[in-house]
Formats: sequence, structure tokens, C-alpha cells
Amino acid sequence: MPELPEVEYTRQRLSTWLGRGPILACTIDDARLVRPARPSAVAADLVGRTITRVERKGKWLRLVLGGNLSLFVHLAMTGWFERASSDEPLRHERARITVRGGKGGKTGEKKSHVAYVDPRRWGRWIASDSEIPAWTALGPDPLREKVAPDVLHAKLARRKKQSIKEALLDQSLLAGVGNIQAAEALWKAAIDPRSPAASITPAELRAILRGIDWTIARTLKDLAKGDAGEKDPWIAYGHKGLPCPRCGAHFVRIDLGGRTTTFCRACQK
DNA sequence: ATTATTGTTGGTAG
DNA sequence: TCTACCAACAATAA
Repeated sequence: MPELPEVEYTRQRLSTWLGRGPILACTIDDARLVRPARPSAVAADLVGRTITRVERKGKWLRLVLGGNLSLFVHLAMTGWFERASSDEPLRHERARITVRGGKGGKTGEKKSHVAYVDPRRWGRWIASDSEIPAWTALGPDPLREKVAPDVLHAKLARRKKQSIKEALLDQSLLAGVGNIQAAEALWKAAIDPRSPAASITPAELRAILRGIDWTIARTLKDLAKGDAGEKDPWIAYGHKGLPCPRCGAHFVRIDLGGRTTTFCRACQK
């Protein structure tokens, strides 16, 4: 379930799980994951390298390895990392990285298995000695850097046909916002997701950016609490037919650019 | 059986 | 070069 907050949470956990390197073993069982590279070649290239740090930009992860190599990872819709306690592959496991050490273990002895699981197999692993185009093309990440409202406003002004909701999903404009966070941010900003991107005023854009900061921070806080918070954390997303907590009207669901969009007709203008 | 799903990409057309 | 649109990718769950 990865949008910016979930990928950031993944980054933090990977840092802990893999931070002690070096990589003792790596298996890649799915050719799709690394295409057009060969799985065995990528896996062999990773073994022996230390994971210096784990970075994130938008929904992309970057594992910075020794020897000037980086592993760029995108989780797509259904990819995630999970610690495995045995050598048995998990259901839908596509790859695995094993490092020495691990949380709580003594140095040297224990191995730490980190499995990559992805039922739908849309995720990507790309090993590269330089920044890949998908990473370079990303717009500013609202959690990592201050987004310049005037720059974004100028870009939105060129989107004559696109709704603001669709524009928020464009990773070259803003990196990390997905379908859920866009719905939540537009609800917070009280902006109709169908509004033409080009019609958004600077004041409205500032409200949207505040909404994005709000929903990201809130989601990160929920993730940090762990799986204890099992209740539905969303206010607008997936709430078709339920009352809007701000005005009491019922949320409606529409399609925008092929993605489901839930919003409140009464108070999102 | 049908429909829905947290995301990108590659092709086409303009 | 930029924008717009759409099918494709694949495995579940309701």
C-alpha cells in the first residue's frame, strides 16, 4: 500500500534492517522485477556490497551501496518489504536480501532476511551506477523539501484539460502523492477535485499544499503506531455514501482520469 | 461472474 | 518538447 508515507515508513525500516551490511546473499526470482536485466546478474552484483543508506524520493526508494552502485526500488501497487525469520520463501515473495547482523542480534553471528513481496508483480528493482531517469524526472518531494508554490502554480497553469486531482498524481509535478493522499488533501483544502488545474489560484494551491503536508504527517503518525491502529484512517477516500465530518453531506464517488475519486460535493468547491 | 484496487509506462495523437 | 488519453501489466477480494 505504498504512497509517500508508506514508502517513507518502508525506508525507515529498511535502514534498520539492512543498515549493517554487507549483503551476504541475494535472490531474485522474478524476471519482471529487474527487466530487462538478468535476475542472476543483478543479484550477483549486490552480494558483498554494504548498504550505506536508504533514500527516498516520492514513491521511489534508493539503496545506496558500496562501490558506487545504487538499487532503485519502486513498490508500485502491491510491493512491500518484510522481515523473514526463516529460509522459507513467503507467499508471493519475489526477491530476498540477506545481511549479516540485524536488530537485537549480536554482531557477526546472526543473519537478517529481508523479503520483497509483490503479488501483482508491478514493482521494479533497477541497479545503476547513476541516477535513473525515473528518479531524475520526479518533482519536489513535499516531505523532503519545501515546494515552491509559484513554480507549481505556473506548471498547473499549462494543464488546460486536466483536473487538479489528476495533476496531483503527476509525479513530475509533485513526487509521492497518490490516489489516497490526493483525495485526503483535497478534502482538507475543501477543493473540488474536478477543478481544472489551470483554474487553481495561488491561495487555493497553498491550501492544497497544506492539505498534503497534513495528510502525510497524519499517515506517518498512524504508521509509527504500528498495526494497532487497524481502523480505517481515511476521511474521504473510500467513504462513498458516508457523511462528511466537516459538513455532514454524503461523500460521492466519481472517476477522474481512470482513478476513483471520493469527495464531498457540499463543501469541496 | 463481475468489478474494484494504494501506480507507472509506452504507444498514439495532437 | 509538452499535453492528453488509454490499454497494459497481474493477483486478489468483495
